[in-house]
Amino acid sequence: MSQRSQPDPRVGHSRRVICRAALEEFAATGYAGFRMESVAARAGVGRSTLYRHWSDKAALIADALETLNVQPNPDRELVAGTARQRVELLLSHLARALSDSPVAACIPALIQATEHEPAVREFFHRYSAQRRHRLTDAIAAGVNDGQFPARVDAEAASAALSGAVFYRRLMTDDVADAEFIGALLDTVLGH
Amino acid sequence: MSQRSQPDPRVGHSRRVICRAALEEFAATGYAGFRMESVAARAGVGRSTLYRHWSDKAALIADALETLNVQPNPDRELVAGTARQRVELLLSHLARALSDSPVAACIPALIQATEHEPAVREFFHRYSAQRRHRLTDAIAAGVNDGQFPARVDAEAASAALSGAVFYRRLMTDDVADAEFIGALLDTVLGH
Amino acid sequence: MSQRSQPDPRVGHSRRVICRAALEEFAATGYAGFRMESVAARAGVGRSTLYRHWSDKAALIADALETLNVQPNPDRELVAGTARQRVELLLSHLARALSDSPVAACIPALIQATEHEPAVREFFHRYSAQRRHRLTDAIAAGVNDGQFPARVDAEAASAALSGAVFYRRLMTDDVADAEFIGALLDTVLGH
Amino acid sequence: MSQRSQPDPRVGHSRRVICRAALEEFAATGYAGFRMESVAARAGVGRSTLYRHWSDKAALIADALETLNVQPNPDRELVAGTARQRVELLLSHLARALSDSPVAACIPALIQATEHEPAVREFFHRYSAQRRHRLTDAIAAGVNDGQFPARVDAEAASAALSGAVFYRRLMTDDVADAEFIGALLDTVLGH
DNA sequence: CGCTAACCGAGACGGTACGTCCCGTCTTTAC
DNA sequence: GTAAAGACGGGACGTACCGTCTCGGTTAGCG
Repeated sequence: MSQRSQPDPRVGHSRRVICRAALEEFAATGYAGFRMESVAARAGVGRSTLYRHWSDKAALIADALETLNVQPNPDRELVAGTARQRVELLLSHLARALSDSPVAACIPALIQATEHEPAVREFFHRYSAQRRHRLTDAIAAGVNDGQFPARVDAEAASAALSGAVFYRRLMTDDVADAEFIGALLDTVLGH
Repeated sequence: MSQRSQPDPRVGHSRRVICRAALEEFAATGYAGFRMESVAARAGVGRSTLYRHWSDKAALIADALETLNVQPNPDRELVAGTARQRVELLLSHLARALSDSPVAACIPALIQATEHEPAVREFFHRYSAQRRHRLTDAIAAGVNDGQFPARVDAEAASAALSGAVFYRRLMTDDVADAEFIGALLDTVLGH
Repeated sequence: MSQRSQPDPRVGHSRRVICRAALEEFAATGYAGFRMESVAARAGVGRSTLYRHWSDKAALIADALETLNVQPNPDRELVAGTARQRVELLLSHLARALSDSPVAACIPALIQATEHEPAVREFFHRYSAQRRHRLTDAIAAGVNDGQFPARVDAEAASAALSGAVFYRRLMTDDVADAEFIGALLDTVLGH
Repeated sequence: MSQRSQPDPRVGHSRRVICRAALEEFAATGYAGFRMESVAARAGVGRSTLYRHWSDKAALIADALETLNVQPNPDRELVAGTARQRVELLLSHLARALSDSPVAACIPALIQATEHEPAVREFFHRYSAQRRHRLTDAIAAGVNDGQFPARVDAEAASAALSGAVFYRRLMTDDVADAEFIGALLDTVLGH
């Protein structure tokens, strides 16, 4: 447990500010436009410091994205309300995350990087699975206690609902607003 | 109707082989890894010929993608069968396109490029809309003649179905096989 | 003797206007800056016409320079006057040619090209020899009839006089004016 | 005296080897054929290193030529001997420099570049002036102490002598050998 | 007077060098 | 002893010309 030598506090600080800067850069310019020099400038750090902590561009990006995967909200409030309310809340969260959050701007870049960067794929699919499982669980609970019709397959439904929100975000110029989510829930989970 | 002045036949040939090569390159390496030199080599063409016809990398990619947007199959067979069969056919086509076609490998790159390249976005959203509308129409017809339940909103349902197939392709390691599509149809369009 | 077919007058015209344009270009930009495209534009001619008549840039330049080598003035007037006047006239001509004539601007380019283009060297040395021989003859005549001192070697003197004028033109910022030529003649040919 | 901040020793080394390589290239191919890539290869250096230190081809050439302008020999031996011996020595040096030295091969290229490159002109005229002044001084001294005839104008004579040697080198196929220099001295400086 | 052959312009093509930008490595100096 | 500064080799970019080529359209001069 005991470290041979106290880790230099500057190292931790560097890594933090650089990761933050890397995410900004990733969101701003995507994988193609990502410049190490820009990251260093954003972080107010020398370019060589980047390479001291990460072997190359791909490693920095992958590591920076990993820091996104902190899910501080266990959504305890979800225990209350109807099954539909819980699902609606989860979907709204997703829709909002795809519009606002720092993650949002990274999603398209992530999808692209996923194709050629195994480390990114592993992260992104794991990240998606976490989100999706909470939705699947909520749906399954609703089916079990009869709030949702029996025809509903929880897996298929959560893919359909999540997919629809992603679809709106990525393949259309429209946004997934409350109205859209309402129609979606009626269609997929309605009686 | 009258051709102003016979265009040089070499131009047409060059543009064709280069577009083909550009799509291969785009699919193989994505937007970030796309190298003009590789395209020229794939096409068996001088590098300068690329710049003679397109001002830069972005213009070539956008134009090459445009050539994807040829939809030769009017899907005449869709007139027969039940509404569910027609929808299932469309979804299967989509799932297959996302696995096999030359388009498939471009989709992640397209999604990424869509964020920063207006020309790519315009193309990709238009392309998606064409696909989606055929699905929406099929669903709406099924709702109208009572084959699908009245709760189904055609727009929401087509986003849910298309989205689910995309979701499987992009955010998971699973594939959208027939079984998945069956469960999906039961859930979204079932009685 | 009889030509198979009358030479096309267009060819002669093209060659003439192109040579003229090539000389302008050569004088204006030198060997390094010489652009075939500029020559074609100056001549109001298609770029391919240049290559139809000359194999490449070097051939065109060499040929165009050759057209400079027309010496229409047999300088008959030189028979009159003293030997010194005749030499002074020849030197003044040279000095003026190095300032004004179309040749003038080509000289530095010629000197450079001479190093690597045998065809240019052959032309330039022949051209220089013609000029020099007339000067040498005038000096030798002056030595023979006692107008110039016996110490004067006609060859050396003509190289010294011509060389001095070239030297002024090429290696200094001064010009070879009448005063300079006077001092030169006093020094080299004076008693 | 105090060095502001120790310069990186690699910079000095790079500049040196590159200048050396540039002179070789300039002498070998002249201004027109000068290739940055060849210089980099000769110097065993990356192409980008050239552009890191000089903005472009012209700047590198001008700077490299400047390094030629080191005149290590104060010619102390010139104090001894007759005026004619001193002048003969200077002329022989010039003739030899125009045949052998690294400078020699650059002269034609310099003359050409002088026409269009102010930086090169400034250097070349300054360089020539230095050489010429030493000759002028030696001649003037000879005239003053009566070793050379009074008709000799030192300026004109030095231009005539230097010019003759250049003339032989540039405008003829002959070389300025000892015999030629002897005849030249007899003619220009003889009694 | 009309045919045919040549010349011509326009410009696509494969190349090559340019000068720029960025990568990932490295060395040097300063704090 | 770590970090900044930045030189270095490498490689892709987009530009500018080169010399070759393939096109039609015009034009000269012979039949």
